[in-house]
Amino acid sequence: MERVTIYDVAKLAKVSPTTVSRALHDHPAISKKTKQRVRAACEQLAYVPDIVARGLSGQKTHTIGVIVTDISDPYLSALCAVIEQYCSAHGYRVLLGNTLHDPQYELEAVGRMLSQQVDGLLISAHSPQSQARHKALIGSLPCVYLGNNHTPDCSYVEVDNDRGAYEAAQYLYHLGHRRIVFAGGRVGSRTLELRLNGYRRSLLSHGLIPREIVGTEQMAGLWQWFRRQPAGGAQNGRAFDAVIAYTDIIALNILNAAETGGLRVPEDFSLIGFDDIAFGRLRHVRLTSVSQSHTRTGQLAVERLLAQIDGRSGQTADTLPPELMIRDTCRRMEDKERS
Amino acid sequence: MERVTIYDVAKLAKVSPTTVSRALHDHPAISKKTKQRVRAACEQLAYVPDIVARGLSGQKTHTIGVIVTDISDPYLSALCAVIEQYCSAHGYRVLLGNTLHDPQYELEAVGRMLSQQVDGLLISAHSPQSQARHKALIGSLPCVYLGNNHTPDCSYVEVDNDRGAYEAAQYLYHLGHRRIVFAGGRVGSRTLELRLNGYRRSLLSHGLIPREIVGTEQMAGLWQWFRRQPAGGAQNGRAFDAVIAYTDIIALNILNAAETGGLRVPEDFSLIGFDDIAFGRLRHVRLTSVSQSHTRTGQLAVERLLAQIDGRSGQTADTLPPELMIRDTCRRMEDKERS
DNA sequence: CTGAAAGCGCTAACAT
DNA sequence: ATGTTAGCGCTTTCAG
Repeated sequence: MERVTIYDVAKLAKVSPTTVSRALHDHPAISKKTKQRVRAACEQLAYVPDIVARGLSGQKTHTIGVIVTDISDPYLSALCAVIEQYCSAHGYRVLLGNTLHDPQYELEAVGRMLSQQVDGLLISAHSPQSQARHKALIGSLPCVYLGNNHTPDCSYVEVDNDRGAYEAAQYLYHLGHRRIVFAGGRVGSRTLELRLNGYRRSLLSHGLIPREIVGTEQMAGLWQWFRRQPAGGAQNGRAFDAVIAYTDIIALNILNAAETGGLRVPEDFSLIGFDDIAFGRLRHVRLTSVSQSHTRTGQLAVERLLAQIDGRSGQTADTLPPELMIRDTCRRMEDKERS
Repeated sequence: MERVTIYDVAKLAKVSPTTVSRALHDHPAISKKTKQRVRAACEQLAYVPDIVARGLSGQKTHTIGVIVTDISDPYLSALCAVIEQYCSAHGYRVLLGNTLHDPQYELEAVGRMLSQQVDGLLISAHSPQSQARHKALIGSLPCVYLGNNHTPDCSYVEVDNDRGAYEAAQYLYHLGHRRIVFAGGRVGSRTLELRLNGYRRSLLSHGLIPREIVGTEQMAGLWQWFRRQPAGGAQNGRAFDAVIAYTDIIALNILNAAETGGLRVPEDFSLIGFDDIAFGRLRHVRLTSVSQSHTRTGQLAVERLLAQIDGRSGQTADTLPPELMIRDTCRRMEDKERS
């Protein structure tokens, strides 16, 4: 089965390749009849235009690159699904790149995308530092960053995570919690910084002392601590009565560890996560979570990117509001319980 | 910032473009010195080869297309992550296509991949029927199917789902269950057929009557039924004492619905899912599940595909064994409970 | 060991 | 309204 080219179609339709090309692109200066004839010829030969050649010749490959830290993360995979859907609705294909949270891979992924001549890039970066490293590479290629891990001077669609964390902490405060800890997150991530900021702001405004358990080592300590809990969940002297987890995944792990150690949620402590992943909604979990709507984020990011690609817009900065999804992992403290 | 081409490098290194191309490909007939010079020039100009042009000229785009029904499905996103990782380790990029379980989209996705000149395809098809529809389009392009939804005459990496379901049913039988129902699945899927087969084989071998709740309508009935359960979980007269769910997701939903309706698992009935997704391992759930190792499936599929692309092999057929991951959603029936 | 030239399939001036 | 021609950036014969 030989590759059928635009020349074959041209020959069959008795027109020039140019006409075929124009007919396929619905050029206004081509008569209805010719278009029909060309289309018929295409059908007959089962002609499929070669996007690669088209990309080399014209300037567009109709491909956009999506680089994320981990496609198997529920939030990111949901986001990718939305992105893919919108892109393909607009005639764009999606090239996927996973960085596994490695800045070096991220740099390489950007390079590969560029050499693939993508028309634009959607990147959920590891950190502002890693973003700064590939910024020059990307140059003026349309690019929209997903999330908070970017330097100020670029296009992005992010969620106000400072506010998200602030509202989570406020919510816990108003429920009567006074020993609220923040757990999880990778140092260097601006998402983490923002969440910590919001958390601190809330606590300090009430005269409370922020307590942060961040980074793998400290988290390891936390898991150990949970394991040492006596079954039955001792009420006394625990260092916290509420936890804000960096992500739902971490929240779920905390839930897991806590209950393994004999602690119950929300009886022994309240718990809030981030991302509002699908599994948090299950009745076993009913995890209260700060949502960063992947639907709106994905849709808006694609919209902004395509606008840039089409030259319809320049740099854009969108900060979406977070939404606290209240479920069952937080409870109101009795007055007498307060310390 | 102008696009730097192989000619620019050639000029700087004072050699011909041909030599640059050869040096970059580590052609044996190029002297060490020239290679060094060329590499230096590349560095200096920050030259990035244009894969698109390379694809047009040579025959390879170093891109493989991955088409799945739903990237946000935990099993598939985990599988994609593995695939992406292996591909990029071998210098291949991954083009992603989501079909949202629509055979028409699937057909279009295949067409788009072809026009993108992918070197090979990895497809998790909707059904053998949909696969048959795009078979001709793909022609002799290297392609490996993921899962069971393919016709016999093609390359694939699948899991023995007949055996998986059989073993699940056997396990329940040996635990003392006699009213085992199978729930969930889309009619037309061969994965479903295989699972049903295994399930039936086990039940019939024990003289039990298979009971299958399949398709959206019947499932809707099931959800309603759960909703009507009196809280407290009536023990008497329930039509089943164990459920094999088509996927973990469905199992989780069943768990959800059941407990909402006042039934407990495994006290009121045992439950087994398929796919062994990460969330099933959480302590709240501890879902017993038939695993189709995404790691091995993904790795093997990429291996087989690359072998085909490199002409190292022809059609391959791999059927991996399933593995029953025993957790906490099944219990042994007391003798007196048996009906 | 290295270079010149032809083309991969398509599009976009520039004709007509 | 349609055709001619010249590339896009790279690889690959075929000649040195």
